[in-house]
Amino acid sequence: MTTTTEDPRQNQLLAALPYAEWERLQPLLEPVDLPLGKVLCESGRTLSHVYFPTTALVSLQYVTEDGASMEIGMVGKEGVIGVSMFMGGHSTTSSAVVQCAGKGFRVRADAMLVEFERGGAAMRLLLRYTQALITQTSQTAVCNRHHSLDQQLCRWLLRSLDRLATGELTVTQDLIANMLGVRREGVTEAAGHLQEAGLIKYRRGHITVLDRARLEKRSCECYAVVKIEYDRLLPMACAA
Amino acid sequence: MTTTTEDPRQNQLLAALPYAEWERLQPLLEPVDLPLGKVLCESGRTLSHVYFPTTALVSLQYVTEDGASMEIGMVGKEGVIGVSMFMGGHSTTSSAVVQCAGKGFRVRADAMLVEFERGGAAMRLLLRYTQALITQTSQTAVCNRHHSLDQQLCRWLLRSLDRLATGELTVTQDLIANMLGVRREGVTEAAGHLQEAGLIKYRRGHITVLDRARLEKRSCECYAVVKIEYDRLLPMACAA
DNA sequence: CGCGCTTAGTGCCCAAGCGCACAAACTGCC
DNA sequence: GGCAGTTTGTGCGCTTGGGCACTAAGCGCG
Repeated sequence: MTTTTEDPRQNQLLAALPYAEWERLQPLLEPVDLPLGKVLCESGRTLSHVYFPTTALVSLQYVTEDGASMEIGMVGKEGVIGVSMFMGGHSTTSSAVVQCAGKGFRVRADAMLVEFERGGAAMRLLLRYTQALITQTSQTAVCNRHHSLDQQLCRWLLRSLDRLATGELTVTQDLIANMLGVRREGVTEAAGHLQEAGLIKYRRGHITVLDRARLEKRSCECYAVVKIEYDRLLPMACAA
Repeated sequence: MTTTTEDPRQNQLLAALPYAEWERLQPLLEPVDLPLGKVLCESGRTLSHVYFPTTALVSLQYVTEDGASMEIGMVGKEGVIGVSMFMGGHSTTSSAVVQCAGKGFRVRADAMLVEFERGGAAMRLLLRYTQALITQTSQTAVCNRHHSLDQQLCRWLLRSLDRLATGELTVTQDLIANMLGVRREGVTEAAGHLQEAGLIKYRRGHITVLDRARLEKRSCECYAVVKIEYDRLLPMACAA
């Protein structure tokens, strides 16, 4: 009864585990539904599980005291939510929120920690993934400062696309605005530019990318820099 | 002959090591001078050593294709340069550059890796430190988007102060501008405000903080958020 | 002790984005 | 098929910070 969407190996980290690690981990995997808006981990709260998305897209976001928000990382089928578990903090200042509904698997935090602390291939893989996440966050800081909203929207679309199976995103412009930490109207305008240029097409809550190549060209360097680093650190993820 | 400034234990990570780990590491420590502008690790290059600053302040910075720059992390006596060693990437997209001259110690990367892979207290400490660094970077991304230059300057001054022994910084406004990724003129203006308000005093390449409490009040939440997280993850660093 | 380089101060115009206040379109649901 | 709620489109005026072109101080070294 294992349909395609329910294969844990759709998650590239799980898929990259050597046989022994996979054997140990597999029985601990619990399939989960990840509906839009579901909060996997709240800011400052200790993780109960780590999550391996397969078809869902999860956003790591920070909300300021005055309610403004900002995405500082994005996790899809290439990664895992809950690196703070391994890093020893057990919580972070940011929250993990499902941004495109889908599926995934989870593992109890304590069980996962046991596997991590064996110090084998799983540990090394998870640490390399963590470094990739760091790169993503750093580049976001740079991008926020130096690049235009148009460029940032291109980058955001490309990143989302890389982390999903489909070529269509189910998100509102308002949601994107929250992720980028800008006004909704700004996203409307930027998306308008891209649609006029024939790079994307959108309607109420759905965005379809029509011309990926030109989207990349129009994006700032940040997209490529991070992509290259992901591919270097997690070579198996290339075969997306 | 061990003067105060040459005690490796001035570095709080080294100081926090349990006896056994310290015993093993101590003979590997090599004192180094860290003059202004020295590049400890260039973007994309494999680390040869990891560095533990004692009196120096090192900046992790990214330079864009068109030459703009941006600090994505700051390391002083509380930390170490070279976490990508432990994370398995061995290099990062950012560079490490000395920003306030001082001293420190270094350890050959391969030797340090051996200690890390023992999987003991040193590993756990370094991973917790890495999480603290991630928090710093994330918050920088948020801050870049949402807070004013004045606030960011306050935050930057406070962060620097925390990582140095002295209450005076030896930096030019131009340098600060590079770190914050803004125009030098903007820093001149912001610093002018702070000086008028009596919070700081500066002259050609030197900034003295006069009223730390009010500086904190004038800074955005980002400073406190990160500080609290550092203290949580690295409790020994409290006694700065 | 003064020349020259570095560092800081100022002014002016410009563009990107924000805040706000609506209007218009779409979707779902009764 | 029409009503309500959500989503997107638009048009202001305003603020922050960027680009640029200079001037004015400090400091350091010969």
